[in-house]
Amino acid sequence: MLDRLITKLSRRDDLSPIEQSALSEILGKEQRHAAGANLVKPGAQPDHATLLVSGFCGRYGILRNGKRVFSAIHVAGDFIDLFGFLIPQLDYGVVALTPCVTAGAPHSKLRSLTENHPHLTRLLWLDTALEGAMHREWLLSMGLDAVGRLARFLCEIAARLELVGLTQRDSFDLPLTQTELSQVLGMSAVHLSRTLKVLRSTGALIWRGHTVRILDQAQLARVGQFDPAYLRSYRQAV
Amino acid sequence: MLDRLITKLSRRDDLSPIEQSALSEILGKEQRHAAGANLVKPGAQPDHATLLVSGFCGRYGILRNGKRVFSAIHVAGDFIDLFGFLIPQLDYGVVALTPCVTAGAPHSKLRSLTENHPHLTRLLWLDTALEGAMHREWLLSMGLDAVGRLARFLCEIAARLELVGLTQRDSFDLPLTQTELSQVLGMSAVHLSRTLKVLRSTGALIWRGHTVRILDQAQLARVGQFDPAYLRSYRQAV
DNA sequence: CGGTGACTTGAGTTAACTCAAATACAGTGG
DNA sequence: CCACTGTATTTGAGTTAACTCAAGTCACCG
Repeated sequence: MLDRLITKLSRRDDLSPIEQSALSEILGKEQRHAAGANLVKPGAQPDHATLLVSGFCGRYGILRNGKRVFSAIHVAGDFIDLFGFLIPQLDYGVVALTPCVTAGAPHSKLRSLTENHPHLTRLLWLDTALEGAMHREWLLSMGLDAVGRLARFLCEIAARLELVGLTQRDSFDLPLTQTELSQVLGMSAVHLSRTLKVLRSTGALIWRGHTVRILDQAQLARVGQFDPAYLRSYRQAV
Repeated sequence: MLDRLITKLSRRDDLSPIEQSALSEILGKEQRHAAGANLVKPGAQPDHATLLVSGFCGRYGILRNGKRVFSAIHVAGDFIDLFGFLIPQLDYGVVALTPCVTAGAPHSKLRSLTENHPHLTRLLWLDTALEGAMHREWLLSMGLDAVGRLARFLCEIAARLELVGLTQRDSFDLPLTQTELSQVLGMSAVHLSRTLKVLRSTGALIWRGHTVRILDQAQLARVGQFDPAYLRSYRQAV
């Protein structure tokens, strides 16, 4: 249940056995959700944080015209509302994009974890900080054209899946519909379809069903102006 | 020096005298910077966090074509790189948009603060979380048209200035050039000028020199679909 | 094998862009 | 106090990337 999270955190800094067990102790039973389920209702006031154990889900906001905009995509090992114990009401909703398994961590236990495990606290704070860095990269990518934005997103999600061991050599599973992806990238679904066609025609990737295969990583990174540094997938003293 | 920060944090949760003095002890001497100075060089590896004591500055990234994109605007009382002690290298630069005064807090002292002051640690973590919430709001606003984005930004900055006591009744000082503001909103400077004209013509605001006067707050909030809830400017137990 | 959702393509529209020029404005030195 | 200079803002005119609506194709599932 904790595997992906531990993998991710351990890539950043050493996790002691005590810290690992402290983490596992705060997590409750696994829960299953169908695709389309609201893991977090917009504006919810949860009493626990939620770890995504498997599946894909997306953070979103809704505009008055009904448009849905995704501000983050979560993969296994991500907390979808970690800082909820600091904020009484969340500013977004989270929807399951595939069938998902989650595990909850009561806010009360998270709070006492911050009292007793300063190093682990810093590591979790770091997670919030990296989330911010991803948001900033998304903001930055708004200055790119549609092809660049798409390339950039694919580079990021590939790097993040790699970080938790969910890639095979040059391909990975990305179970988003084009409509959903268009809401991630801030463009219409029609335009995304055309943009994807352009990127496919350059030979940079193959996308069949829900499997993406990167044929030319370097080209994709160049077009998307992607530099993985902000994901901090390396050891550091926190 | 700490006034604005204390004001802001105290609106969120009680700060004990001990915590206030712990904060003031980690801050070094004030430093002055001219407008245009790089408070944080892109990709810097600082050994201290920087509190903005007065002035305005902006976080930015640069695209390959030379375009500058702002991912945040900072006002007095904001840390511009608080989580830098968790991340060895920052993913952005910060430029002074006006003459600025800053004070530094060594990472070593911040780290020991997390060892000894769990409640204050949570309050600072909350600051990082709220920064993320602002990023998400900016992402969401990318789904609006130019008029909406501008209205939204003005509502946010007004609310944040109010939070640290930098507004007068219905007006405030906003020393950004249109070129800079266009880089915040992700549009060309020419288009921003036209957009501003539209908003002025509706009678929602007056913008002369560097002073903005909001005449119709309700209209501005409606056009920008602004809900200040995410700024969390109210008391809560952290 | 028919239906449903996902994707693609076509065609016309529009919001935002670029380049270029004109105007306003602020600060400086005479 | 005024002319001069450089920056900031505004306006004009033509271009383009991305949009919408609509129709068609594809693929999978019951």
